[in-house]
Amino acid sequence: MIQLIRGFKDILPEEIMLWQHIEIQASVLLENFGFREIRIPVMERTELFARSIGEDTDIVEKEMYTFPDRKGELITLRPEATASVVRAYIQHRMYNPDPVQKLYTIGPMFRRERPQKGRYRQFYQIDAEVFGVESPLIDAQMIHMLTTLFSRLNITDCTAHINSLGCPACRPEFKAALMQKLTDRMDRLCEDCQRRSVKNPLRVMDCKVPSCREALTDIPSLLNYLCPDCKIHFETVRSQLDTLQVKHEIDRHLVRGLDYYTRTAFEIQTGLLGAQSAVVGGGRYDGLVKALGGPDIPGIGFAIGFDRLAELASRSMPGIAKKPNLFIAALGNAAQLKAFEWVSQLAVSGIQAEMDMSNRSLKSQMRQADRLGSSRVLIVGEQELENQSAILRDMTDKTQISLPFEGLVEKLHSILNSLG
RNA sequence: GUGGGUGUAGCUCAGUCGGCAGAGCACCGGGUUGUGGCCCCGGUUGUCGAGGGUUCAAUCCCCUUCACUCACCCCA
Repeated sequence: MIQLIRGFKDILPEEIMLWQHIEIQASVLLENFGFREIRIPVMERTELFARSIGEDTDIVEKEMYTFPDRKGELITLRPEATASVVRAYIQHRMYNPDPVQKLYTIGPMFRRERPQKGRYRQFYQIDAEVFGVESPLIDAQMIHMLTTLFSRLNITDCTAHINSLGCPACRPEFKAALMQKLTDRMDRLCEDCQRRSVKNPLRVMDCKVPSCREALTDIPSLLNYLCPDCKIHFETVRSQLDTLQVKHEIDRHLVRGLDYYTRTAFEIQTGLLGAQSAVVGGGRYDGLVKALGGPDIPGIGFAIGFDRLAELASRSMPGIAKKPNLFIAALGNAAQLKAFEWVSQLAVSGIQAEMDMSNRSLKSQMRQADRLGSSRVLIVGEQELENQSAILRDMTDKTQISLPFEGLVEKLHSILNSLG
């Protein structure tokens, strides 16, 4: 048997109802907030990701599906969506005439990591980006939008964490101070942190190894190093979250892995997904559009882990199944042909009807109807053919009425529609 | 990339200290020659994850490999 690729998965029909539900809730909400959908390709030139995500990140260094196409050009299966959305924004000059654009997209991403709970090599994200808004109000609005989505999906046990990463004006100073501490304490840091100290010192702050945390209890807080502009920005985000009554925590350890983030960084975290605590990650990236060759326009965005969100949502919303409106049980060939006709006509008119095509006993057809959850069964056999009228059984209260063949489909249509 | 756990029927899992492969659920049929759920009776289902080795004999022991799973790393 040929099995699917490691870390990939099928989303089966039983799960799809939930996925569609989430997708609808998310897109309705996003559109109410002024976002428009954009669809972008799943592959891009490798260079796009290398330049936007950062050469030294784990994603670019070892997690991307990169290969040469037939002409030898390096292309990559997208590991995230932001880079592509920014590319599209620039390429189609969407900033002209109005730099403000709110875009969202839903689709699969690919990273070649070792799979585990809540982590797949092909996974789905709901991604939203806002370009051209420098105001911190948009930061607060996006976080508010997310918590609203979560509550609409009946997801609790999640917390919004926020932090500020500063900007090119103030981060270097902080980085220098941090490096100083790290160098002093190098011998007390774990191996990973020693490596990180050089490559990406900010990441040392969210190390979970107890000895590292202990060694660094007195590291400087980035929040104390923020320049006046960043400080005001962050405080406005906080106060507006309070205004909107969005519960959130300041998390000084929150550092996003991708190079392009500036100022506000946020995550929505849960304790219900094993080691994968982040369900949403996002933040501001004021320099990215310019870095990718566009005008100097600020941006902010987030990515929701769809698989993780679905996992959480399924706990409060188990098993939504689609049931047929009607099952037609037919006995004998002539009756079966009648049923066949009716099923097709009903389907065309918007009613989901089911039938058995293998000419089984009435008992087994009734059993099948029951299993499918059909609330009504139309029975047609030799007697009914003689009388030219079929029996409609209500499976809940077991009552049966007789319906003449003449005008049957119309009649069923009105009966079943009035049931809702 | 590193480490732990698990692979037996469609599903959940027993089992054999090496000797013909099991249960529950599900499915199919019957009890009711044309009426579902509950009940009763009967039936189908397996390369015992794959390959190799040891053995008279391997699902069981050994090696290899693949997959799943959890954790580290990292992230959604």
